[in-house]
Amino acid sequence: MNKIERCLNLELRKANRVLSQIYDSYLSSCGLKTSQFSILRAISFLQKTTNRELQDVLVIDQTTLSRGLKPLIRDGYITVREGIDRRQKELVLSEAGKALFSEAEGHWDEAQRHVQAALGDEMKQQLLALSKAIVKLKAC
Amino acid sequence: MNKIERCLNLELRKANRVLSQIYDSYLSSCGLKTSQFSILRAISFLQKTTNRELQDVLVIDQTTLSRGLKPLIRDGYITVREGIDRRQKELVLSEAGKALFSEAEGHWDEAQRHVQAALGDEMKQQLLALSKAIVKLKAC
DNA sequence: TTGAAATAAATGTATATGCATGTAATATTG
DNA sequence: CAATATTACATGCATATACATTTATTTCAA
Repeated sequence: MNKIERCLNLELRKANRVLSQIYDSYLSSCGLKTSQFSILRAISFLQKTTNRELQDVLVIDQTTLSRGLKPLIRDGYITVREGIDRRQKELVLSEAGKALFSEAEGHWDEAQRHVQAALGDEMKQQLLALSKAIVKLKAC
Repeated sequence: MNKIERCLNLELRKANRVLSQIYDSYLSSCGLKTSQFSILRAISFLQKTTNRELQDVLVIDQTTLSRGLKPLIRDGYITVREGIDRRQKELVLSEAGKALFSEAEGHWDEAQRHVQAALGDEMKQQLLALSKAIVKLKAC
């Protein structure tokens, strides 16, 4: 019965791959990946933001975010304006971006409810609490 | 108090990014990423395996794994042999691979213990159980 | 047996990820 | 005020991720 010790990181990565693929499958009909949806959702909520602010909200590296924004800007879903601080770039959803997000939100909601139903409420709460705890380990 | 509903996928992705960076920081001294370490560890445990078998163990897409193996093969840590079934390729650790894994295992263990201590035993068990439950949702 | 179906792995394409570094603009300090 | 430090964002590089497709091989069924 000498089972190998499970790597916490590998287990989480496996779960992450599976969960992302589930959400991706729900979002694929409107041509979005979950990462992109998360960006649109954050901007929609914040109304107006910057790369810098999104880094904190999405807990993502600046360079990763910078590249993740590119296809959304390229395809006209996010509009970039120069900020008061000219180092910054203000990000807002374009009309096309709002429309796309509106459409995608319904699919996201389906995915969210599917996963919630499958996991049950207790595990859902555990996922949220656990993720929060792990994020707090950042830069320790 | 009308907080936005948290996306389970985004929360897990954020946690995954943070946790992977922690493990990566421990492994960086021997030039490995956690994904690569996971591959070496799986092969070390299985002694001899194939791409196909690793897909199940690591819960990873065939094409992702195929590319993940490349640098490890290129750098001589994994040896590839033709299987009895000539569609398959047998994978084993080379001597250099065994040595590298042996070195990396110590760093992994430090990371694992660091995270365990930070999360506590209850959350550790929750992480394992929750990840298992999510992986079971695969292809639903 | 042979032709279709299934299986194992690789490749094309596109995004995701983050470290090291570069560039420009703002803030701080001597 | 000028030199320096800090901040915001982008880019070079390498790997991570997976869908669609291709190639080679094996299995299965007519």
